[in-house]
Amino acid sequence: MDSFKNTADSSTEEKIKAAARTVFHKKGFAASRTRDIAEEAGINLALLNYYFRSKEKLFVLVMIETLTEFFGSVSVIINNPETTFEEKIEQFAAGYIDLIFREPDIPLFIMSEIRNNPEQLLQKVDIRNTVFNSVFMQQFTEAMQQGKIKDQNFLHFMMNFVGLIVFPFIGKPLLKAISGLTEEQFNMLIEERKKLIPVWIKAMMN
Amino acid sequence: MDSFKNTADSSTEEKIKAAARTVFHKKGFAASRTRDIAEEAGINLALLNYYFRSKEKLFVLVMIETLTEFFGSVSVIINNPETTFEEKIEQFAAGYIDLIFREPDIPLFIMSEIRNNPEQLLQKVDIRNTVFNSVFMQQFTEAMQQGKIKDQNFLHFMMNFVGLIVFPFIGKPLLKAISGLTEEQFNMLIEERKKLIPVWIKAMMN
DNA sequence: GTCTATAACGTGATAGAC
DNA sequence: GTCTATCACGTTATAGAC
Repeated sequence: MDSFKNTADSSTEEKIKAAARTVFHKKGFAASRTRDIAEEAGINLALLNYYFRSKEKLFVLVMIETLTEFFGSVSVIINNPETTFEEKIEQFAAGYIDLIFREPDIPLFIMSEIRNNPEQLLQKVDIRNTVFNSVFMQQFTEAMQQGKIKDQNFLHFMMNFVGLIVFPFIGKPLLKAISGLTEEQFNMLIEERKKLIPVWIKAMMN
Repeated sequence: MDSFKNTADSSTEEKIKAAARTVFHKKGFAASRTRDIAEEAGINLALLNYYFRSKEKLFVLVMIETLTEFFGSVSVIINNPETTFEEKIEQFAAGYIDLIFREPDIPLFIMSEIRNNPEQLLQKVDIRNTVFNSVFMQQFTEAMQQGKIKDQNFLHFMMNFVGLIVFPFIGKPLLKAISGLTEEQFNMLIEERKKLIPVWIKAMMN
């Protein structure tokens, strides 16, 4: 059993996968070249195919990991039975903004690639039950029945909520061009939104 | 002066440009092939290069037209001196949703391509002055000074407003996968938002 | 496992006949 | 102006030495 020689993290395989993440996230599948990924990983092009067989197989792997990470981290917050509806709103907003801060290319990446290949990519990760049947949705329904928030469609609510969080990252290049904001100013603006979004969302619900 | 033989609309040149719009909007620059565009236009590949010299030149042309159309139509609403701030909010929401309804691929297309090439693409269309120095922004500032709305950052306001309008179209593939919505149900939801977004936005401002 | 060299293929672009 | 045929090139993928 000499199976610990190339286990996980710093192995060549992981180096390539990490490089692929970076490149795919930034440029999308079609515009990414395997040469770029190999270079980013500091290895030879042939090695990439040795480990992953093809560009597409590598891409699907990255996509699954990205989706799992992205929706998995929500799932924890959204299905915590210990926190109230309002606490979830605050944790969701702050947690998600932090997550996207670390990898700001993810939202646009996911949206673009899913558009090109909806069924094939989404059936690999069960997103549906992460959101529906969540504790969060139950608490939303309860709050409505108890008259704590006004009658409204959960889908509208989620679109608004996620949109407020994610849209600035998707529109960032445009926003910077229009406003002349520096990177730091943009980051400060986003940081402010952690506190502001819960306030706005509550205002919209009443 | 026999200059009216191939003027504008139904000429071959226009057919190619229209096809290029469709294909580029749907797949982006990198994933679009000139062969696809030629086929969509019902002409031969060689003709595309005869009229437009290269894929990139054709793309830039399409991009400029798209940006001009997209931001030009806002400009009219946003700079109308005859309407109030509240009227502009309603017209902006309804008008923009109608526009995107007709060409739902545009938002994601613009965001993706601008990310890949911010400076080069944006300097061709002066978006900045469309939004800043607009009558809309002046009215926003006035309303704030008069205490009609609470103190807040215009950029936050615009991100929220545009996000509420545009995000559902960007997130559409994901939303449909998560919710199981049909195309018609999705359209109905969006139609509702024409009325709802102004209500929400006003609630957020107070 | 890792490399160099090269094959196989797809795509943008052009030559030249009509 | 429009087509067919073909070139030229970049990119993915593999063969084979080490």
